[in-house]
Amino acid sequence: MTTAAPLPLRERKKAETWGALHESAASLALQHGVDETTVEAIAASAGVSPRTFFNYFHVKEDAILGLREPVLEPAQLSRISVTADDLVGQISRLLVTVAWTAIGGTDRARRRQLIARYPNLARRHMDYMVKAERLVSQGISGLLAQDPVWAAGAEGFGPEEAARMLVMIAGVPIRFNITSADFDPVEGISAETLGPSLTLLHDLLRKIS
Amino acid sequence: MTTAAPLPLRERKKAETWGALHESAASLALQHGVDETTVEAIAASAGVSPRTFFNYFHVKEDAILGLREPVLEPAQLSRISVTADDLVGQISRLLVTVAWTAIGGTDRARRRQLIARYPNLARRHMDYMVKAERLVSQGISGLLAQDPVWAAGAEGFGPEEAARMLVMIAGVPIRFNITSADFDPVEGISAETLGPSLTLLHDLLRKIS
DNA sequence: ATGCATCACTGCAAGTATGCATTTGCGCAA
DNA sequence: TTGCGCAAATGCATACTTGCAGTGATGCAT
Repeated sequence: MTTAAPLPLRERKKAETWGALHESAASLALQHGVDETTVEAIAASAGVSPRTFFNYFHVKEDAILGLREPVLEPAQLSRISVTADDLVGQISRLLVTVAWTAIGGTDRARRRQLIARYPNLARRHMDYMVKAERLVSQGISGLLAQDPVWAAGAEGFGPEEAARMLVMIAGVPIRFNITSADFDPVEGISAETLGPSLTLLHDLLRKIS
Repeated sequence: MTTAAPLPLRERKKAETWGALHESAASLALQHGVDETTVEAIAASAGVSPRTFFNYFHVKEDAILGLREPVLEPAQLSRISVTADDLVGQISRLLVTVAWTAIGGTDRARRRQLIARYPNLARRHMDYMVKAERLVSQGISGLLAQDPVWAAGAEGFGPEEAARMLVMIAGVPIRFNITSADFDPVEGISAETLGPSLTLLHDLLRKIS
């Protein structure tokens, strides 16, 4: 949370603009409502042109919540062991961290208020899950290809296919949590909340196979 | 395929307008390209106002492909047996039929050309899968609640939760197919193409559990 | 310090999409 | 057949979103 390295001026101004837009968007949305807050007003409040707004955020809702594009760090990927027996659990946890790097804003209380008042804002989480799954699929695919057990693959399926489906399976408990009525979009998904879903997944898999 | 009952004039005109819009959209998109075909042009060609276009289609792409909103018929749901041992397979097939009722247009060859030339059009299939999953989840939830074995549920999870996760699991092979490089968006998913994915799913589940 | 390449920002234009109020035309019953 | 209720269609206003071209500030090498 401390300003670690003195970023180059260009980077710093970019971060400032991002922050100003997010701050303006969240603040205005809380004061006047989401639908009443126009991109034009947000941009004006942040001191940039409306066109610039869309250079920072795809959609208005992302600015209000302070969402960034998911990114998969190589370091995160390297912590995966494809030979461990809880591979699905590992991938689930990785998916969570990737999808939740998306959250950039700092003011949790305000985000909570906003989502409580405008539940539609939370819908964007599913989009980020889709993006996270795509990123992680590619990463896991590379890992499996390097592993002798997985590289061979089964009948007609290679590591790419196995990775894609593994990640989809691992995504199920997360999607399950996201769509739960009592899902907390602000806190996201922790080991605590993911655990029961993974258990249910395994219970069902045993029951149906 | 025969014009069964002489629909009331109102219904018939509605169907005609739908057809005219779809026909215009597909035809114009094929001639001049998707991006070059504006909603205004489609509406003009169909003889309605641009505003009316959006009373029939959420997005331009749906009009071009002739996509309708997914619907779950009670009859389809009643064919599900929650006690059979291939419940996941049953749900997968149901999901396919629900998501693919979305396809309404008739000219398969033209749709094939369009999707081949503009692959982005096929992206909408995932959206329809999400809607189909939501519909089917509700339906399966009702079925499970009536079944003594499922109604009890596991630790802390009721039939609603079980249904939601079962449907997500059943959706995995379909999502897998949709995201495959050689997926054919026009033919959709048949028993032939779904089978191998279900097999891979079961193989992986065995390997990881 | 100078010059150059890059990147952020901007204005403009076009197109997509939605809400609201109004009009038009079908369906139905007196 | 006349009139009423309702659904479809429309016009209008507004907002979201993207592409493109141009401008200016930043970063960097000389």
